[in-house]
Amino acid sequence: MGRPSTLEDKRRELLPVLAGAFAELGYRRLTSAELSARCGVGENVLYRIWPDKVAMFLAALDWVYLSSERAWERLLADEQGGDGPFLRLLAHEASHHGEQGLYRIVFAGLSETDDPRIRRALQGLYGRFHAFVRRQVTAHRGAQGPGTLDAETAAWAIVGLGTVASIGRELGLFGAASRERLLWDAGRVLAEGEPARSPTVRKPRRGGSKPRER
Amino acid sequence: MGRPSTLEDKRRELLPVLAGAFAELGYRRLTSAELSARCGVGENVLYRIWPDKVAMFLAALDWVYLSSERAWERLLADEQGGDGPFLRLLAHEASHHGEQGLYRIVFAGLSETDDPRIRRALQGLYGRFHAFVRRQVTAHRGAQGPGTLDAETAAWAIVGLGTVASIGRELGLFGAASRERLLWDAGRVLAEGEPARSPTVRKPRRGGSKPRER
DNA sequence: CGATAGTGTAAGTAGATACTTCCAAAACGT
DNA sequence: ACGTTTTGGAAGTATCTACTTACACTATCG
Repeated sequence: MGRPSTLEDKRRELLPVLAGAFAELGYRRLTSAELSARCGVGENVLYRIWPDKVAMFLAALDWVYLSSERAWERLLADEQGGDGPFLRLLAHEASHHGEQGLYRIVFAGLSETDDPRIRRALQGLYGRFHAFVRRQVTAHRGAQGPGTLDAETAAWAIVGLGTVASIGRELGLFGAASRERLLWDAGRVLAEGEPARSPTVRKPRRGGSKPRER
Repeated sequence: MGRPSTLEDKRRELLPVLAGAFAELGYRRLTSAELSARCGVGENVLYRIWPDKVAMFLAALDWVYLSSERAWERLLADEQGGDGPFLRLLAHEASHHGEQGLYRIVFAGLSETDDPRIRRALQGLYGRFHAFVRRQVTAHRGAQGPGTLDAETAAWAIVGLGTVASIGRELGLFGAASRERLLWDAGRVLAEGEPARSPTVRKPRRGGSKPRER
């Protein structure tokens, strides 16, 4: 009896818009007016779907992380390129890092860590991300031999690479080539302890293992 | 003629308070009312010293970075500990990282990169920081032999270590011991390409080079 | 002293913004 | 057709906040 609700559909349809908006403007600068304009609906519609702005942010954060993770899982499942899943993943991130906007949303959240809900969400997200990277590092080592850093530490350091790559992208500190060297070369060193010297294990397109002092 | 101005003294006296306040609350959450309360002066006094809130933030950012850099320079100048300046610096950061609040202010700024003044300030800060780390890496290599990463890349990766260490501290993702391993072990690997195995080159207090899988 | 310039306090203002309310119209079931 | 529930739009509200103004008081110089 009565009109059937379509809020669930609308929520799913709006999530990518939220994620893009928060990634672009950050938490504070994205006003509810601006957000509703981007969504093409009235503000009250948003507030019917989510109780408040924090909930919208959390939904966007969750969505963008899960999207990224799904993309990585897909890459891992695709069995092509002889270098093993970890290096494939690293190579992919080296060329496509930041395109999902994940880090931009995370940075926005890091300024709001006084809100316990946002804080918990970020803790969960980093925990999951770290665990994911750690699993890849461990698996890679199983195939390539043990590394020199413990996997825990190596995984955090690799998360740090991604972070600084995003900051560099955001501020225009370095170009795509440097970002690629950063993720690929340093990622290898951290995971393996020393870069492999065998020519068979080499990143496709624009290898950057050559030291370039200036 | 007239009363002599003491604004310059007041500015110097207030800078650490500004820095602490911005580091603790971030840019948006630190209102001018709160800031003036912490400074123990009226809001108009602040606005007599700096033209607007952005200028206060930039002054704090600058101050905290210069403080950190001065602390590092002091450490480099102190010639004690036979491991060389770079490792001394790394060891120091491994145990005292984050105490200056530098990264907290930087994170606050990263959410405000739409403001061109803040953006430029952060670009300059990261450029300077990276150049500093790069110099240390290069000097260290001159003493210890070349590394496997180019110095540019290694320096960015080390900046990434500091960043993720701060995020971890902020969110409570890991404790002091893990943070120490992260900075010390991974820092060494990045700078040197592979960890030194000689027992003479070893971090004082709580060495963490032992792999610890779980 | 008296003129001048500086300081601290307290109240005020204009604009922004998260969130609400109201209401007419639309989409169902009976 | 009719009652019921949902939808979208627009206007409203209470609060917050960067920044200003007004003013009484104080220190310095001639």
